[in-house]
Amino acid sequence: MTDRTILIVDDEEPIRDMLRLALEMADYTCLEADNAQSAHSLIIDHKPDLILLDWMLPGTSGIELARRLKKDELTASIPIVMLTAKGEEDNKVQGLEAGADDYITKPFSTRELRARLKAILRRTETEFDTRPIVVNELIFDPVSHRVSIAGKPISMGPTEYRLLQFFMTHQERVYGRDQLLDHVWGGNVYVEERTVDVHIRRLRKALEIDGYDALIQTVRGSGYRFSANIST
Amino acid sequence: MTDRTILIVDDEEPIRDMLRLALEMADYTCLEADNAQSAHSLIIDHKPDLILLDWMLPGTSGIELARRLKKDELTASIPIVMLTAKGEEDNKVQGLEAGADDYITKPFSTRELRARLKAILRRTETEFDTRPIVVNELIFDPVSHRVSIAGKPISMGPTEYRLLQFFMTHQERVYGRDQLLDHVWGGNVYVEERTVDVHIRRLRKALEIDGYDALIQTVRGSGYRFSANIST
DNA sequence: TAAAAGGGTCACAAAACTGTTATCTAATAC
DNA sequence: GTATTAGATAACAGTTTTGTGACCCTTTTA
Repeated sequence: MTDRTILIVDDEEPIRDMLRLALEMADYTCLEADNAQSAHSLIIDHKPDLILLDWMLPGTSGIELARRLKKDELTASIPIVMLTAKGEEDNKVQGLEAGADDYITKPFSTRELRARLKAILRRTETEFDTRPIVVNELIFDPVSHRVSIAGKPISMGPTEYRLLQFFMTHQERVYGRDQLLDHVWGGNVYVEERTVDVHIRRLRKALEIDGYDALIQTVRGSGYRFSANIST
Repeated sequence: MTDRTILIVDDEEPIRDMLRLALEMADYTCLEADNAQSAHSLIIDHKPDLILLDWMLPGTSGIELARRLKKDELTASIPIVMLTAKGEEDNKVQGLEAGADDYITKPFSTRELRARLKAILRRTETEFDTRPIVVNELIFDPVSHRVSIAGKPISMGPTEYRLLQFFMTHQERVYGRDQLLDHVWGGNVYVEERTVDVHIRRLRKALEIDGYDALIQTVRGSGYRFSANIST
């Protein structure tokens, strides 16, 4: 799942609803704010992957918010897409100057919206999801979507792949079954906790070569942990 | 000639006609747009080899369009030649900053135009579209537009050819069906995602000799990958 | 203008993946 | 040492995803 979070900032509820609908159809997670204030808190709290920002906002204008976000190191890297009404051509320039990464003119098709967002997210994702993670001879490469041990490709199911990805990006830390379900399966899915055991088992089986299954450790009573420190 | 496609973006029809005439004489295929909007769609759809862009456009300015194109990975590599009127020297700088590869000052002779375009196309094509790509015994040769395995010519349809070209120029990387549609079919085409499967199938069938179909790998849940690294 | 080639969809088949449950095993408590 | 509890495993039945052949319509070629 893409599992990207997008913050929609617009003061008109119908528009927010429309956007949310279009985005959720495309498997994005949405946050909403109807003013710059709450937008800002949401951004700090949730660190969305992208902000869809209406130019016209009551109170602090969208441009103002954009400028502030781009100044703050913590938020500067979040791409901002401005929504402008047709005919407000001047605003585009101001918007881009304020640090917006792109703009979309209303009205727009959801197809265009999605294409635009995808392009931007792809562009900004570099270095983030893109670099292979290496533990000794075990290589997890998100780009080719491949896991290998000592150069030999390992095959596993999608869930095991995501599970391993989560573990490798969160090493040396115990996670309960419930947490794993949240992170790997995605929130609000009704799945039996024992199911995690089974996927852990499948993942271990896939990593069995050269004993790499030992990286997935059981912490009795608490959950599982990925650790390069193999306690014999 | 090599059948290059050039997109002419200018709001004045007489100028477009003039350009088209000059270019068609030189065996280029031409597309035309009189505004940035339709230019953008044409670019997405047809992926021209070069864009002749007038600086002065109603609505989104040429520079704006250039900037957007250079930002998007899909279009960033298409060279842009800006058309500027004499005396607008300042614009040249802006144009080049926005990502234009060259500019031509009106008025210009068709001779100059052609020379300029040829130079740019040659520059951008070298080592890019021209050299054969080799994977073991599989040879993809763009110049002769031919694919062969162990010396034996392979025949396939145009779509399969483009698909293979894309894969061979982007090895070791997963692409979703949607991305393949974007890159190989060209954006804004309304085609069923599953259609990709069928063409993958046809491509594999064409590569079946000596097991080269194994290079096209299925990544369940994600898409397809071209990889010389075959997991047995 | 007819024939051939190519391209997109669909429907059905084949595979792969998932979640659950029942059973077995190992650690911990008493 | 035995009871108890948590985790490991295997089998299985339902789903989802992909593979494939056939069909029909459009474009190109002869």
